[in-house]
Amino acid sequence: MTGAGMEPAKVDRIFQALGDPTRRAILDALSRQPSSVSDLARPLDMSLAAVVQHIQALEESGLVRTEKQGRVRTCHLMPETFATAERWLSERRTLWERRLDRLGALLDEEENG
Amino acid sequence: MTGAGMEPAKVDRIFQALGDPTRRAILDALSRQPSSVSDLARPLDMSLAAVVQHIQALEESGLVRTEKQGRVRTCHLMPETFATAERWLSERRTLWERRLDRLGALLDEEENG
DNA sequence: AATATTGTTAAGTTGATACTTAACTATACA
DNA sequence: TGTATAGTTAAGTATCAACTTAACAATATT
Repeated sequence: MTGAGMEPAKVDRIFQALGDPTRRAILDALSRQPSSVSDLARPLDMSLAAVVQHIQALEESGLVRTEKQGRVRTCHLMPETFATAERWLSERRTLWERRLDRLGALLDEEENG
Repeated sequence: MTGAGMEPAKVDRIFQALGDPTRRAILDALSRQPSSVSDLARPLDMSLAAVVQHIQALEESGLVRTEKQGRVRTCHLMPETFATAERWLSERRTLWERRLDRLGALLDEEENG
């Protein structure tokens, strides 16, 4: 049995955050190592302010957490939030797949039984 | 080894499609049973035309496939596309988690070794 | 102390996207 | 044959999201 599922508002913000390609690029970079805001901004073709805004969205979604020490803010992934999104997807996928299996079994019975 | 990953353009459309709450509601309904366009529209507080447009986005992303027979178009989930999104997430999550593990091991060595 | 670096915030612009209505096509049904 | 049902398409609107610039704050460097 898979759990009852997370509050929809949380899932909403997670998937909304994942919907933007720049934010996914940031997540991709962060999967390799924690990084500062300007590290993350360097390869991206946009202002630092824009990147800051993306990081805020990612943090509000829970996909990223940040700490500031001195003048540099360091960002890192939050794997549990990734897992929440994965679960949303896999719950629906497997629900569907199990349905297909049952249907297949039913057809077999009809054929053989 | 996990594969090299799918063409980014495809992943883009998948996650963009997943970013909308109405579309996720449609996917949720479809995880339980295949449905016609008007079946899907009934619980949603918007015009049929709007729902049609959402379904088009879902179909272009590959999350849903549809066939029309007679005047009714039936929609169903495409589990492989769900799996593609799940893989994108889990690849990054596990990359990060393995990194954490290595770091933990390193600290242990330092402590004990 | 002066300067450079790092990040934050506010305000405005622009383009994308989620809707609407309306006109239409195609199929099923009485 | 006429009417209801199911869906499609086009065109317009309005909201939202992603950016910009600019002014600022805080910390580090020389």
